[in-house]
Amino acid sequence: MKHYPATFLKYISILQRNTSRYFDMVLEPFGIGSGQQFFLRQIYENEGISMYDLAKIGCFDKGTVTKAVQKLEELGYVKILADEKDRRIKRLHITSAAQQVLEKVYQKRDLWKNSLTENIPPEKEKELEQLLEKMAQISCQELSAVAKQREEIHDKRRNTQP
Amino acid sequence: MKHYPATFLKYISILQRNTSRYFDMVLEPFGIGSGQQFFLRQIYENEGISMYDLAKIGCFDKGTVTKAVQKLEELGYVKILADEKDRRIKRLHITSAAQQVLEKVYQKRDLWKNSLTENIPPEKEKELEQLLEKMAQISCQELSAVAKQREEIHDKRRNTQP
DNA sequence: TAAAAATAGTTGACTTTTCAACTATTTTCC
DNA sequence: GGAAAATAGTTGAAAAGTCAACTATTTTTA
Repeated sequence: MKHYPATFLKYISILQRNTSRYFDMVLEPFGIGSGQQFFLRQIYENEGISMYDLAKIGCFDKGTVTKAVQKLEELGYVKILADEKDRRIKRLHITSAAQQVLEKVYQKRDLWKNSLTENIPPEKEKELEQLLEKMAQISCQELSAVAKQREEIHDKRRNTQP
Repeated sequence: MKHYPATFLKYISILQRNTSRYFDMVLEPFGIGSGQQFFLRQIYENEGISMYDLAKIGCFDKGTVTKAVQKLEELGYVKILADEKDRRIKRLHITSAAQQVLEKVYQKRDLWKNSLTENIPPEKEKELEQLLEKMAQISCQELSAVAKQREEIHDKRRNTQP
């Protein structure tokens, strides 16, 4: 077998796992973990956002959103209100109890990000961010394509082997 | 509260989650998922590597390594042999049954990586990879520092409140 | 050399995330 | 208007990863 060079995917994996661990450690005093901080920030920045849109923004499964938001509600950081026009939709709101936590979340996130980019010049960082954004976007499209292909194969099997 | 701009951390999160989902889909026929592909490749590229070194290479918890390797052994893709000089150490070896899977793992990994970087010029990609490598390295150091600090606080509490 | 500390690995409980199947509501279209 | 399809969200099972406490060796050190 030939020689296979490493790819940047390994570093993405390490960065993501360590970022989660970091948030788990520093947010522990507030009863939340890495799994809630993103959603808390998004609800704060988009008052009244729906669960569906929350999932779309972060390319999350809708089940993930339901569970994260349930936890935030139990802790009293988020209020869930049904949309009056379309009662399928649930709209999310930050409570006053969440203000403290939000400050901490942003503060710790910025500390972490600044540690990582300490020695990167601003224009390089900007470039990096744009490349990552583009790749993240492609990954969502690509994944949908692969999933769709798989689904079609499953359907075909179901039709030919009933 | 002031306005808080987004960071690249969000894109890292999306990229990592979608990469895992992709590997889960394409490796399903071989009985393995995203959680084993990295370890399978590393054992192939470092015949006889120990679990400890495997953890260090990918900045994984040692418990993660134990479980991933156990699964690979159950599937017959990896052999675990105790080191003769130091019997704490377990050395890992690829079996012939794993050759097929390894081909597929590398092939699918490269397809995925190429989709993501399609429109990035090679020198930009090289630069991106170096930045990510550096940041991943910092994240490991930084995390150790935060963990150590936390431990000291816990120890202090234990000593003053017995 | 014996006790203490360090090292390698395992285990069980827990969190986060996903998938697939489900309910409930709204929209489409015959 | 009503059946069918689409949309929004929920749920339970499963995977991956982590932590903390554990066992079994090996190394350090007093």
